[in-house]
Amino acid sequence: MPRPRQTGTQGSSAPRWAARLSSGCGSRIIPSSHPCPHGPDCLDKRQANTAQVSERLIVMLSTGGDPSRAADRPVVTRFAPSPTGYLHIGGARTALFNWLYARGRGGRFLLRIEDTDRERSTPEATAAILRGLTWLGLDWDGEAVSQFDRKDRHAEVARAMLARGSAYKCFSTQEEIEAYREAARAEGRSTLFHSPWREADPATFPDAPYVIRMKAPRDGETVIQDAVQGAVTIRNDQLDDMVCLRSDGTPTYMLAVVVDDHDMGVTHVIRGDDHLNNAARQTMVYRAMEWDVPVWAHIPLIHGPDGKKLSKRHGAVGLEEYQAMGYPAAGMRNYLARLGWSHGDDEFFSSEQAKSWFDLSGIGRAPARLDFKKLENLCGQHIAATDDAALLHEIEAYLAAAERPALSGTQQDGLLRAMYCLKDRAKTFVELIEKAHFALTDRPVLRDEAAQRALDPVSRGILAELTPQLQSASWDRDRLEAIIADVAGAHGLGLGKIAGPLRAALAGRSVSPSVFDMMLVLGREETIARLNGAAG
RNA sequence: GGCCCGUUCGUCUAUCGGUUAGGACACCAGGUUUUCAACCUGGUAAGAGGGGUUCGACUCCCCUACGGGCUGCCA
Repeated sequence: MPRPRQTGTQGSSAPRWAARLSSGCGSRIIPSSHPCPHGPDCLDKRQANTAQVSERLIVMLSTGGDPSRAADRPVVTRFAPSPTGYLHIGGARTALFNWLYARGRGGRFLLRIEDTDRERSTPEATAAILRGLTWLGLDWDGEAVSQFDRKDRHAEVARAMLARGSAYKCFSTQEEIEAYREAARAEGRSTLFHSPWREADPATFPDAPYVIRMKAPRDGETVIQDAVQGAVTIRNDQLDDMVCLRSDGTPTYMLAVVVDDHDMGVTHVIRGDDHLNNAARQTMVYRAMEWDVPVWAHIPLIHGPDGKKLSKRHGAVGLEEYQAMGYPAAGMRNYLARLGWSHGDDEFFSSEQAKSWFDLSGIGRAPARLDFKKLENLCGQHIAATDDAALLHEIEAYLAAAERPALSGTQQDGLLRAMYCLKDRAKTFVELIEKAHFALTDRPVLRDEAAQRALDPVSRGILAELTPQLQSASWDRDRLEAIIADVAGAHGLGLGKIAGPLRAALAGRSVSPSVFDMMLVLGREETIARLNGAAG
């Protein structure tokens, strides 16, 4: 049956359902763009920012219920974590994919906090998620939407479904349902709950709390056209009448997701494949409301190095831990993007490249394992490719995240001067700081055991010989190399024999940049002072 | 239990019926070398198993095994 429909570029007349649902603030667009006349509880109380954007969203809202339409509209993706803990590394990758897809197509990337579970949601977790995304460099459009704030709109849709006959009131208590499942299990039957209230006469309704359940079709099948998994068919008799509105009037995830994705104009739902089955039931809500079904893309989960589901025993699962371990955000983005997605043989790439290359068709179907070695390798390449000033900023953020002491002004200067010989040899900021020690420390240079050993009496003697020659030498690399080679040669030694003690004197440890680079960075005065300090 | 998804070198992956199955990380050997790192050269290493379809299958279909997910008034 043909339905009147607006295209993305025209007008103002809302479709039938929009008119029906326009009684509450929920029918407005979410992303905080409107001043809302509906009072303090309305989500849209936030300040308007880009009126232009909301215009566009309104237009998008006015398309009809044809599943194919979503793909034709300007891309809108979202990341919708539940704030029950830190930002999981797998969630971070999901966010990244959504971000990449939207940003690569001039679309919008939205953020929604799925906090309808009041027991488990915490503001701390929300803050941690926002921090994590910010660190990763995934900027979202508009303000983060609180799903809980939209509960009135969810309830409104549930009532609309009731009015349409696609949902019903169910008075079964949780005890009754549990007993039903218990019995079903015992008899080996399906535990899917079949509510006795599905076709009940309203005259028989008790005066008791009820939930609103979806009246899901029992025959036929629901096909999910998934951009990653292909066509996935699920028999409708495998699905039960899911609860949309709890007995306390709050929405369930299954309803809220659909309502919010629809209202936010989400065109592409890219999420973990643990939601693949859910997509079928969610499709039923879209159909019931005659809304556009978004393009689905269910991506495989990330597993630990042992191939098992990622959990705390694998070590770092929270994104912020990676920052504290000294991985640069650019390397993290590169690695995460490459995990489960590919663009031919490209391994090392910038976020700009990733944005232009990213496509749903490049996403793999098998779960991927975390490989820290590869992460490190990529991070090393990104550190080497980042300019010095940007690195300094990132390092300072790393120090704060790792709860390590901040850099003093002189340390910042020293680090910047030494950066050229540091950035090519560090895979993480931990390594970089370790190697930068010579430029960050003051005299007297504290020496570790290995350095102590390198400075035996003979070596100290040679260093003492070296000092006077350095006094008058022109301070460039070639000259320095020549002088040191001469001194070593005079003792019948190779450069290696003298570089050890020199390194110990200058850096106090055995891991550092080349001795010549250190001398160049430190300058004549400081170099000689450190040599004297080691000789004495 | 039922349903859904997956399975190419140790790891991430390329391949989209015809390739000596390619690349990257890791690993091994050699080179360079003042430590660490980087770098150069070379090497080991893969289509889970079994049936089909086809002139031809890693690629399409079925079965099995293994892994994962869903099966909540969690998300």
